[in-house]
Amino acid sequence: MARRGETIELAVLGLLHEGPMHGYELRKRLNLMLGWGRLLSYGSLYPALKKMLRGNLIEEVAAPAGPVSRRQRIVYQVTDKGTEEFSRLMSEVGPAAWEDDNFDIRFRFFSSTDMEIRLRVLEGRRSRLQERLDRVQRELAMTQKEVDRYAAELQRHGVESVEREVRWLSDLINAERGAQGHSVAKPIPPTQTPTSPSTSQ
Amino acid sequence: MARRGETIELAVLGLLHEGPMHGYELRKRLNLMLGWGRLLSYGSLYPALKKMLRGNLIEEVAAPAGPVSRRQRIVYQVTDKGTEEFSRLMSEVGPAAWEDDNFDIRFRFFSSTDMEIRLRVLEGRRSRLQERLDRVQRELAMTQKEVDRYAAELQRHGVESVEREVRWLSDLINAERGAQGHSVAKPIPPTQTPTSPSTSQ
DNA sequence: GGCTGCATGTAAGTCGTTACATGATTTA
DNA sequence: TAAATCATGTAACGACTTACATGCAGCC
Repeated sequence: MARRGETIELAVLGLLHEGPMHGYELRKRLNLMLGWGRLLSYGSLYPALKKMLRGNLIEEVAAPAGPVSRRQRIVYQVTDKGTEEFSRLMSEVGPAAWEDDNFDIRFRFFSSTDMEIRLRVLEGRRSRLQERLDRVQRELAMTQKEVDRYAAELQRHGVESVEREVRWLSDLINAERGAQGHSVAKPIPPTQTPTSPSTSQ
Repeated sequence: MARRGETIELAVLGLLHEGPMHGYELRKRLNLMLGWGRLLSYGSLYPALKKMLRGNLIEEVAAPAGPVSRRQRIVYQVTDKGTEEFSRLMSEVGPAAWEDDNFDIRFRFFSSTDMEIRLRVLEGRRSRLQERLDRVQRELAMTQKEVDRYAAELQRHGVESVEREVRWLSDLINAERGAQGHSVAKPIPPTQTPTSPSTSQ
């Protein structure tokens, strides 16, 4: 996973750009976005917030809006330095940016960057997946002799999933390219129903 | 990720049941199977092998087959105790078993267990994914007011991917159920082309 | 003769989880 | 008033990665 520390920082900065928030709330949102699996623990989040406070990336909000409900809680907001750092991190389009978690976070905050960056991240991600696919299929061809049926099925399913993801990325890339001109708005055509009505348990 | 240590142990034991191997080879295969992302490093594998040696789960093979090419390498094979441990781990059908990596490994070695276990793992995995889906969609309904287009697209794609996986699991479960009688063979109907011809970069 | 790939290992450090500890507030 | 949830934090621990160190073997 490498360097999720930076991932958390980026995510926190991004969320706080959507409005001041306290730690508990941040954790909930964080788990919702990178939540397709592991949960982020307090033991991770709070130290990270402390660190960001020390680095002046975020600061505590003076007066909490409501005069009632004076619960013990610390609301944070980004500082100017934090905004700078956020932009810097978002424009870092190296290999680290196409890693699973890092990619998701960047994508989530794509509205905050311009099209050039978006395209580079999207394309980088796509070629990384493509490489994975090629590598696996190459090695698969070598080993394929006596394959276990379950092993084979797992491979098949894995390859298929990645292929779908590649197509998804290609669609997004085309959408970005098609939106030439306005470099920060409406890049995504309605791909499907906004609220999927399936998942009837 | 929690407890990948056990995952590695299980994977190594499983692979060694398919024949003796040395560390380097193990790593290659391991990366191929759980390789949809992070690579397992030597700093992880070798200490794990040492630990398994100490625990008498595996042992060094005396004479390497070929009389030529006497390269420095240590070939391992499972002991009886290792086989026992492998069976034990494979029949552990708790929440840990439906975690991403753990599930993949177990599935990969499904041929080594009986149908009862397979079904429990498959069903556990499915209901875990279902829960994730429900939780996200419930919370999504609450937050959905002013959603960022990219954030929305990410959610949509995520939900769709998990839904596909649920369908995949359901198919597998039906296949297992349909194969009543022979509890260890031919559970999977040919779902598609064995070697997918796509992926023309 | 040098580069690349095979092969094994260790040490240090990072990152994050688990478990613990505490307490306020809302709801049944 | 008890239980659930909100809310913040720390200490200990574990797992894995990075970087380092070493050396053989095959190929150009």
